[in-house]
Parts: sequence; C-alpha cells; structure tokens
Amino acid sequence: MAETATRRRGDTRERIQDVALERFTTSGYDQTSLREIAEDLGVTKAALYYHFRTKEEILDSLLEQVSTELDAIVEWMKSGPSTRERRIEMLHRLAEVTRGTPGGVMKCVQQNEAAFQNLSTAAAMVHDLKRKLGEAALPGDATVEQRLRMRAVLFANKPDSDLGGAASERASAAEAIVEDLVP
Amino acid sequence: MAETATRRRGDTRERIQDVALERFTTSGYDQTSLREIAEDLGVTKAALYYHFRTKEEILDSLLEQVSTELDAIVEWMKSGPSTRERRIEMLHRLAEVTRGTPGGVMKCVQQNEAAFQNLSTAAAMVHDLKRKLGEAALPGDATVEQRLRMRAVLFANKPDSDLGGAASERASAAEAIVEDLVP
DNA sequence: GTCTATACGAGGATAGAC
DNA sequence: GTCTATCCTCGTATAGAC
Repeated sequence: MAETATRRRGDTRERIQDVALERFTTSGYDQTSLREIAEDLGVTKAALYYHFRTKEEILDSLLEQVSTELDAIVEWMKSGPSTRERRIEMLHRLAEVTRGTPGGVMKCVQQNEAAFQNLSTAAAMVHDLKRKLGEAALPGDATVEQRLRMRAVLFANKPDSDLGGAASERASAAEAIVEDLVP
Repeated sequence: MAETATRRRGDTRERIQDVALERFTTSGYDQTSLREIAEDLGVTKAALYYHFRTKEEILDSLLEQVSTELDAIVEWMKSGPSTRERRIEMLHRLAEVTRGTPGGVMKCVQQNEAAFQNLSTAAAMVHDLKRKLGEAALPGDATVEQRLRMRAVLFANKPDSDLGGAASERASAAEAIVEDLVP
C-alpha cells in the first residue's frame, strides 16, 4: 500500500466498473459507448480491452454476484415441493436480494430490463429471472390462471422508488399484493 | 391502375412497411438493420431514406393507428371520474385494442417492449402506455398500494400466447386477475 | 503487465448524380 | 424515385511501445 490516493495505479479494472455501472444505470447499456467510458477515465477504448474481452463482459462482471444469488433462489425452489408457503417464501427471498444488493446494481438491472433480453450471459440470466422463477414455482400441470398469477406477482413485486412513499410502505404494499395474488 | 401485379411500382413505401413489420417482430427492432430490409426489397439503404427520414420513422408509421387508439383510452379515462367500474372498463378497452389490432402490429409491440423504451416518438408513446393508463386511472391522492396494484394489473393483463392454453382461457384468466387486483 | 495507435466491418445517415 | 459515394460512430481486434 505504498502508492495510495490520487495517483491510483492498478485499480483501472475497478474504475472501469465504477464508471460503467453509473453510465449503464443512468444512460442505459445500449446508449453507453465504450468511447464514453474510456474518455471518462482518460484512457483509450483499446485499454478497456485489456481488462475485459467485450462490452458485455463489463456488464457481466457487475452482475456476477446478484446473478449467483438469484440462481440460488431458483435452485432452492426446485429443491423442494411447490407449496404456497414456499412460493411466498421464494418471493420474500427475491425481495431481500433486491433490497440487499449494494451499489445500485439492482437499479441498473431494472433500468435496463429492456436491453438485457438480447444478451447471452449473466445479464440474460438476470433478466430471465422471472421466467425461471415462475417455472420453478409452479408444477408442470399448473393452470393458465396460476401461471398468469405467478407472472403478475413477479412483476408486481417491483416496488420501485418512482412509486413514491417510504421504502417500508412500498414493501408492505408489495407483500399485500403477494398474498392476494400468489396461487 | 394500369400497372398491376408482379411489377409493383410506386408501392415501395408499403413494401418497406411489410418487410419491416415482419423483421421487427421476428428478429427484433434493434437487431434489424436497414441493409437487411433494403436487400430484401432489392434496393439500397439510401433508397429507404427517400421514403422515411429515419429507421424510427418506419417503426412509427407501423404504430400510428394503435398509438391513436391507446391515446383515446387514456383520454376517455381522464374525461370521467375514477371509479372502480371505469377502471375495469378501461382495462377491457385495452384488451380489446390488443386483440383487435390487425396485421400483428401488437405482437410486434410486445416482442419489442424491450427496445421501445429508449425511443422518442410513437414507439415510446405505445410503450409508455402503462404508466399513462395508471396515472389516468388513479386519483392524485391514491395510496402506494393502489398504485402498485394498478401497475401489476396492467402487466398482468398481457396473456401472451407463450402461456399456453386457448385464447379464451387466457382471456378469462386475465379477467379473474383484474377483478382480484384492481383497487 | 499496461497501455496507445491503428484498422476493420458493421451500423445509421446524408449529399448529390442520374 | 433510386442510385453511388461518403461520413461518423459503434464494437472489436491486433501490433507493438513502455
């Protein structure tokens, strides 16, 4: 730790991630160019390619942790019977991950729900969450209405800050809807 | 009407729209390049720019009618009191437009719900539907839970064919959820 | 090990000849 | 009404300086 503070050598990878997360969240993934990120850091585009193989890999590196946690929820759901109690528990765990994720990564995911559909790795996995959770939560012979209910509740369980109100208020509203909607 | 059938002169604009709608729906708006469309028609990219000023304008021309109809629903909702009956009626009208739209335009919209968020004109207006409908449907002093319910039902009201089951089955499932969820 | 210079082919868009 | 030629930006790739 001899070279501290202002100079900042060797942490380029982290600095790329910081800038990328901020831009991806505020301007959107598609609308953010590698040139922007590079210029913001005072390096060239090519420098980014030393640290990451593609633009998508930058995204993936940001989403790695949350992706793992969501995958764990899917696996947990699959590992037991599909009862109503466990479906509700599953949704609680999902809400927890969303709340607990640090650094606004989950906000970035929501902001880009659009763009991530077309990607192929971790980003796609995160976006695909709802479909996977829905499948894991319902038995194969579930009715159309049950499936539709599950889908609706997975969307409803997104009490974004643009709804207004305190975070706790939004959380309890989401919970009431879960109770109403889960098959 | 002297020059009919195979030759097809002067209807290039319509032919562009036909090809574009098909590609936008199956491959996605972002993933469809103007070069593809042009090659499919046996013309060059630049030729498209005689008929449309931008790629987005091609999209907008396809969405014009549906955009108008959705706008009418918003206006109707705003024009009267916000009772539960009228909220449910609003959702029925929305479902009708979705079903009644010809030529798979609405399917294109759903397929691209992703990409349309970032656009600025008719496409954005169509995508923005849910937010606008939600605002029109609820009084200004609505609670957080009411807002969240409205949002959930607008998403739930999308009984896409990938749910399985007959169209009528999906429709009645959607209606049951509406009854359950509308504040 | 970290970066710059440079280039490629794709994208959307434009000017102007025919 | 359609073309060629051109421009800029994009993500990506590689060669080579330090």
